[in-house]
Order: sequence, then structure tokens, then C-alpha cells
Amino acid sequence: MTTPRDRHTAQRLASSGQRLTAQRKVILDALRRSRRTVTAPDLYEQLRITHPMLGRATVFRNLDALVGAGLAQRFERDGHVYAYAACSTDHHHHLVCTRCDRAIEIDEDIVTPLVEKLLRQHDFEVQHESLDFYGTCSRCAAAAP
Amino acid sequence: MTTPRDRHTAQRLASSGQRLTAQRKVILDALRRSRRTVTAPDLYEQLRITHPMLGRATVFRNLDALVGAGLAQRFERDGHVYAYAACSTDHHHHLVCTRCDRAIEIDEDIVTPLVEKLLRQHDFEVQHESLDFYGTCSRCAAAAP
DNA sequence: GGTATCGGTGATACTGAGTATCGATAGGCG
DNA sequence: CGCCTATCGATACTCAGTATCACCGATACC
Repeated sequence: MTTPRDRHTAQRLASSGQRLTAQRKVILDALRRSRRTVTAPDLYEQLRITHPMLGRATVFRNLDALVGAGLAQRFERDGHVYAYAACSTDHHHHLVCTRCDRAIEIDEDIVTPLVEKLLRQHDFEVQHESLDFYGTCSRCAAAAP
Repeated sequence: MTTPRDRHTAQRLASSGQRLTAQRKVILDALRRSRRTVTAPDLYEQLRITHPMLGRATVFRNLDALVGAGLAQRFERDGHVYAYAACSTDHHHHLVCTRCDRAIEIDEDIVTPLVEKLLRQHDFEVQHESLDFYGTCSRCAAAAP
């Protein structure tokens, strides 16, 4: 079963010289189902239940591959650990709740002018930005202020 | 010898319940002297030459402490490693060159309105932001386009 | 001045995230 | 279909970062 979404995903990967393998699809689907950021080891432990043949290194490798293709985003967690979340093709910046790990996409239009201004000001050629905000989401703030 | 700068540093640390120890000063001075981002192991190797008694854990601990006090900033390096740079008290965002590791401070005024807008839009209480740009600085671009 | 307090330190051993390697496998193009 | 090459799973490995603990030294309080 190949959905239009799969085709789009495959194109994204192909544009950075990568293939859409079964494993990659499993990992990306899991990321998309979770609205929260997930660490690589957590994701591996979670997926090995339903996919016992999935290798540990494969999870690590593919999270990086997905980030490279712009299909996922990497975040920091306390304790010098990375966490990942899927992201739509045109939203790459997030608000991340440090209590519930929820990731909320930011309207990209807010960011674009800022980037352009910086480019002009410093003559700097941006390859990628880390532009994320860590804090407490409204839901968690309401639950325990 | 206690300079005004030291007193300011001490105050910053005190405001997060920390002291300005000799080791902390050594580490912060080394960070300030380098215009580039440095990894913790690199800094340890560099400092142990002039300060053989400095412990490895102390370097790791203090880099985190300095970040906590807003005196340094943490960045990503390729290969899932963290690097650090000193920053002035009111500039916490940078352009980081991935070729020479130089860190260039961004005018904070560009960022502030963006943060305020996001706060209003999403009712999100920001604790800290990662707002850095990785790419090629004008100097490196000129050297090898 | 003495001493209780508490953050900080150095040394060491340890943890665990991430990687290198390699033979086997499977996308996807011609 | 068949080739080329990216990717896979398994394993062993690296090394950034941490936990621990006895000891130190600044600050505070009597």
C-alpha cells in the first residue's frame, strides 16, 4: 500500500540521495503518531516490541537520515540527550514543553523575515538553524502552575 | 586581583546560587579568550597543560554551571557533540560557522519581538530558547567558496 | 576565633548514547 | 530481470558525560 504521503516522503528522501525502506517508514510513522519528542533509545525500545527484527543502530541511523531529509527535527533534552519529532515539510521550528515533551509547530512566516535580515546583516550563509523554544505549554501550566 | 568583570561574573553566578571559584574563573577565561566554540573534552585537554590539577569532571560540571548562569552558551556540533562559547550577558544567540567554529553574536533586538509574538500566540511560557544559526561565515566563504 | 554549613573539587569507576564494521539484503533504475 | 548501491542487523567498541565520595575552602553564625 503506497499512499500519496509515502510518495511525498520518498521524494524528500530521494532528494538527499536516500531511499524509503520499510524500516524508515516504521520509524517515521512512529514519530508521526507521537505528538511528543522521543529519544532514540526510547523509540528503539518502543518499536522492538512490534518489530523485533529492527536493529538498534538502524533506529539511530534513520533518525539522523530523517533529520537530514527535513522530515524530522532534533531537540535537546535535559541531561545532554537528543530527542526527535516528525515535522511537516514547511514547519521546522517548534515550541517544546519540558514537562510533557509535546512539540508545537511554529508558524514559519514569523521566522522567515528574521532569517533574511540576519543574512543581509552579517553576510552569513545559513545551512540550518536551531530555532526552538523550551518551556511550559498552556496545558501543563494550567495543570500545575 | 579582582576586576570589575569578576565582580559582575560573581553576581551572575550568585543569582543562580553558585560561587566564582578559581577553577570556574580559569574555565570562563579560556572560553572568553577563544572566539570559537569548544567541546568539553577539548577544553579539558587544553587546560590541563597549564593547570594540571584541574579535574576532568570539573570542566564538564562548570561548563554546565556557566550555561546555567547565562555566562556561556551551548551549541551543537556535527556528530552529536556539544560545544560551548562564552557570551556577554545580553547576547545569547549566535551565528556559528561550521567550518571554523567561530561564534558571532546576534543583535538581541531582532529576536525579542519574535519571542513576544510567540508568547501571545501560543500562551507558552518560555524558559530558554535555542536560537542559533549554523552555516558558513563570510571569511570562510571567501577563502573557499 | 571557632566551628557548622554547604557548594565545590579531584579521582575514579561507571553508564549509556551513538558509531564503526561487515557480510547479507533489498530498493529502484535501466 | 539484473545490476548497483544504499541500507540492514548484529556485534563490539568508543568516549562524552555522570555518580560517588572523601576532602577542601568560603561564608555565616555564634
